Order: sequence, then structure tokens, then C-alpha cells
Amino acid sequence: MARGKVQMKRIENPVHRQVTFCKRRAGLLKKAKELSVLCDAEIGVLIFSAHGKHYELATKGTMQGLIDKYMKSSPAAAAGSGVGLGMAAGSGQSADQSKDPNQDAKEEITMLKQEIETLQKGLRYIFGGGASEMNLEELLVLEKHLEIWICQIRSTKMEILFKEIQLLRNKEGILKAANQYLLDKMEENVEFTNIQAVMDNIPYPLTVQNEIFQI
Amino acid sequence: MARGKVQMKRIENPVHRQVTFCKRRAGLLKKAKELSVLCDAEIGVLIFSAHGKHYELATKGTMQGLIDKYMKSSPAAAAGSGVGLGMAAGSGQSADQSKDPNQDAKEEITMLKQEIETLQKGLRYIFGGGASEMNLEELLVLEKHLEIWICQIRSTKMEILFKEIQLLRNKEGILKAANQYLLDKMEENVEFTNIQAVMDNIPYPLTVQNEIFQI
DNA sequence: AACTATTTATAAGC
DNA sequence: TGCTTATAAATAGTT
Repeated sequence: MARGKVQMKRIENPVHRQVTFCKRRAGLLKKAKELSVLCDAEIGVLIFSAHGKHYELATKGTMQGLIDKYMKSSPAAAAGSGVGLGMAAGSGQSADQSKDPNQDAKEEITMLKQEIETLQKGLRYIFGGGASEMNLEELLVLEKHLEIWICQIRSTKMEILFKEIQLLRNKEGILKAANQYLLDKMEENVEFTNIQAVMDNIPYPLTVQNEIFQI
Repeated sequence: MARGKVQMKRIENPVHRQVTFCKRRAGLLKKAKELSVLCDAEIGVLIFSAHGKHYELATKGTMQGLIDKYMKSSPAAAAGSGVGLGMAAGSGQSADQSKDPNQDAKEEITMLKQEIETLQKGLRYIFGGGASEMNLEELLVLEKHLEIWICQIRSTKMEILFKEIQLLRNKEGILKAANQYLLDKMEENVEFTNIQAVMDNIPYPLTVQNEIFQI
């Protein structure tokens, strides 16, 4: 499709063939994804190169899930290879009907999907979005809402913290002033007191309870 | 790809969606056949429309044979390709990988790659203008990341604030103790001093500068 | 892997 | 659906 038509037959030059394989494989998988997204279809693509390497794509769920679906919907084929699920190649796992890794992956995907669903529902509920599916723009708006929401919560907390700090600063000021005042008074009125000795003997550090926070 | 670009998201108009589905399905199957012929590859394509109809193509032998081959060559490889997040053209897994531990690692790697991909897309979206290619799932992941990001920033700020509060509390304690100590000393050593008068004459409220914050 | 000149695919309209 | 056409994408050959 460029710089000349191509004959629809096997490319004999191995280098050309390999290059074309890479390019067209990428193109095919891209097209498959696009079709899946645009038309809400579930698509699986399996590619085996001439030398045994394989590539795959499953646009929703797993290839395994797709194959299961295929097996169910195409009755003629079902009898074939032992329904594929359990008895795959390597180790003959007898206990479970389905393979452990795949089962785990499936369960996780299901859970994630449920979580997404729950989140979507919750968010729709909170922001009154109502019924239908949310598009990109709606999601962006929603994200903005969440950010603002988070900011508001943060602001409130910050306000409380700053109040606390201000209170403590005032206390500090008052106490320092009182401290200084007392020291001055002692120096003024009681000449025989050794101020430095007094200061050196203050038993600290000490802490006091606070009205707003209890850490 | 004609008469205007198309957004990579579900076509909402059902008629348009159906028409596009037919056209692109034909295109995808054609591309698959071409790839198979040109590069001597064995390809299977499974398509399930949103309403359950299914279409399939197997370029050499039967779909069943392809599925058997798939099962044998990579019984658990399915996990990687799904979910359609990042991972454009599927990374080619070589044939025999029937070990479970390896599979777990592969899955994790794939997920991490997807996460990175999503983050990169998100950052591109935020900073660079365009790139509105993100799907619902990617946006959810991004939102989660943003939330975590915000949380981390908040945590750091909170930490600083709590440090400040702790510092002020300690200062308060020290000053109170000093204050009390001085008052005691005055009562002990200077009987003629009128403590209450001293306290009443402390000139407050006063504030002091602080080391961490300058409000 | 990047770059074009072409060929293909296909969105929109009928 | 099928046909047409303007335009977007894919990609063969080249560097």
C-alpha cells in the first residue's frame, strides 16, 4: 500500500517478510482495538508466526474468557479439545477445573471491574450525573469536582491546624512575657537572688495538655 | 478514516456504530487474511458484537486447532494482553512458558508497564495540550494517582504542621515550668512580694517570632 | 527506526 | 445494505 502495490502472496524475501510481518501485525492489532472501542465489541486476535512465536490481543477480559465464550456459542467445536480450560499443556492439574493463574487473573479482573462500577455509581450519585455512561468530558468535570472537594477538606483541616498554632504562639508569647516579667521583678526587688542559678535549675523539657488536639 | 477524523471512543449513535462495525469488521478480517498470506502466519480472529453475535476467522486450519495451539504454547499467557490499557502491539511472548511463577512476574511487569503508560498519558494530557486518547479505565487510574499524589503532598504538609505544633507545645511546657519555678522561688525567698499583683500586671497578649513558619 | 509516495481503508452522504 | 468520494491511515520501499 505504498510505493507500489503488493501481490497477495507469500513474500519470498525473508527480511522483507519479517519487516512486513512486524508492521502489519501492529496494524492489525491496532485495528482490532479500534473496532472494539468504537463499536463496543469484544475481540480476540491470535497470531502465530511461521517460526512459532505467538502474539495475542484480547480487548475485554482475557483471551481465556473469549475462548470460553467461543466454546459456548459454537456448539460444534465444543466437543473438541477438552474445553481447553483445565487440561492445558504442561502440568496436569487435577484438583481444580480451571487453571490457577487464569482463575486468579479472572477473579482480579472481576473485582476491579466491580470496583470501577461501584466508584462510578458513587460518583454519579454524589454529583447528580443520573443515568447513562460517562464520557471523557464528564469524567474530567468529575475529576475537577473531586480535586476541589479534596481541597476544601484540606482547607478546613489546615484552618484548624493554623488556629491551633496561633493559640500556641499566643500562649508562648504570654508565658514568655510572664517569665521575663518575673525575672525582671526578681532582679529589681531581690538583689541577693542568683538569677542564672534559678534558670539553670528549671526542670525541663516538660509538656502540657492541649485543648484542641490530643496527639 | 475519511471525511473527518474519528474520536477513539464508543460511537454513541447506534446506526453509525452498526455501520462502522460492519465496515471495520470486514476491514479487520481482510487485514488478517493479508497478513497471513503475505507473511505465512497462522491467525485467528474472534469478534463478539455488543449484542452477542459472533464472527470468526482462522487462516489456516480451524479456530479449534488454533485454540489448541494457543493453549499448549501459553496456557496462562492470557493475562497480559487484556484490559486494553497501554501495550499497543502485544509484546511477543515466545512459545513455551508454562511455569506459573514466571507468569506472576510477567503479569506484574505488564501491569507496571500499563501503569507507567497511563501515567505518561496523563502527564502528557495535563501538561502537553492534546492527547485526548485516554479511555475510561485510564482516567480512573489517573484519578487514583492524582488522589494519591494530593495525599502525599498533604501528608508532607501535615507532618510539618505537626512538628511545628509539637515544638510549640514543648516550648509552652518549658516556659510554664520556668514560670512556675520562678513564682515558687519568689514565694520561697521573698516573703514581702505580692505575687498576685505581679501576675495581674503582666503586659499581654504578646507574640513571638517562630522558627518554622512566618504567617 | 524514520521518512515519503502511494495505496487502502473508511466516514459521510445518498 | 451498496455505491461514491474526499480524506485519514497504513504501509512498501527507501535511507
